[in-house]
Amino acid sequence: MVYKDRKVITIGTVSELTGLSERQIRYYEDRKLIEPERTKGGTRRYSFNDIEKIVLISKKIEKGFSTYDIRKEEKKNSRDELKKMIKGQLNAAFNIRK
Amino acid sequence: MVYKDRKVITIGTVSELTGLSERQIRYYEDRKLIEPERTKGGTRRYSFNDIEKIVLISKKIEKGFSTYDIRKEEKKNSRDELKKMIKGQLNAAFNIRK
DNA sequence: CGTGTAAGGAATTCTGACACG
DNA sequence: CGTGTAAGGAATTCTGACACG
Repeated sequence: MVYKDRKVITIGTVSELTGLSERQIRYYEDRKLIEPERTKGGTRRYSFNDIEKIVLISKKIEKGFSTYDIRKEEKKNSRDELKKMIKGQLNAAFNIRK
Repeated sequence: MVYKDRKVITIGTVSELTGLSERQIRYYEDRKLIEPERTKGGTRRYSFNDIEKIVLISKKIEKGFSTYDIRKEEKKNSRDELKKMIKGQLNAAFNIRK
């Protein structure tokens, strides 16, 4: 776990860094595209990684993609990553050369 | 400029991450040991680097050093770094081999 | 659908001061 | 000297809703 993944940034700072409104940022969470952590009090905390994701999301929306499409694509990417990982581990386990 | 140096973390999070009180953290600033940025509204924002510094400072205080000593030592280190840099640049400029 | 906004409240942070030692 | 704390106020964030299109 590196700095990039630590959830420590408040929404105001994220808004400032990305140029997006807090409304937009909260909406992406509503659509399950990002998952900030919360303090005891309920304040959202984002990581630098989240911020990069947010920027990508907003660019895709500008290009006409729906949040639903973006979510779908993200899920697909996760599945593909998983497949690749499993494949890699199998190869390692059986010492297969390509 | 990397993530480590971006001033984006509020004092509450710094307190949580370091285990120190907000009072202690603000005091170190008072003694010129750290320099957070401020939002328009005046809220302090720290970097991960600041956090590491803060931890080091608190450890030195625990060992009996005064904030004044710590400040002095820090200044000395900066001067030494500068010297080393200048020396390095001179060597580079004149192509001196050691 | 994605975003703006006004509303009311709660959490967070700020400063200056008093206290102890 | 370094830190705790209560005080009052200001900045920040939260949620749910209405609006537009």
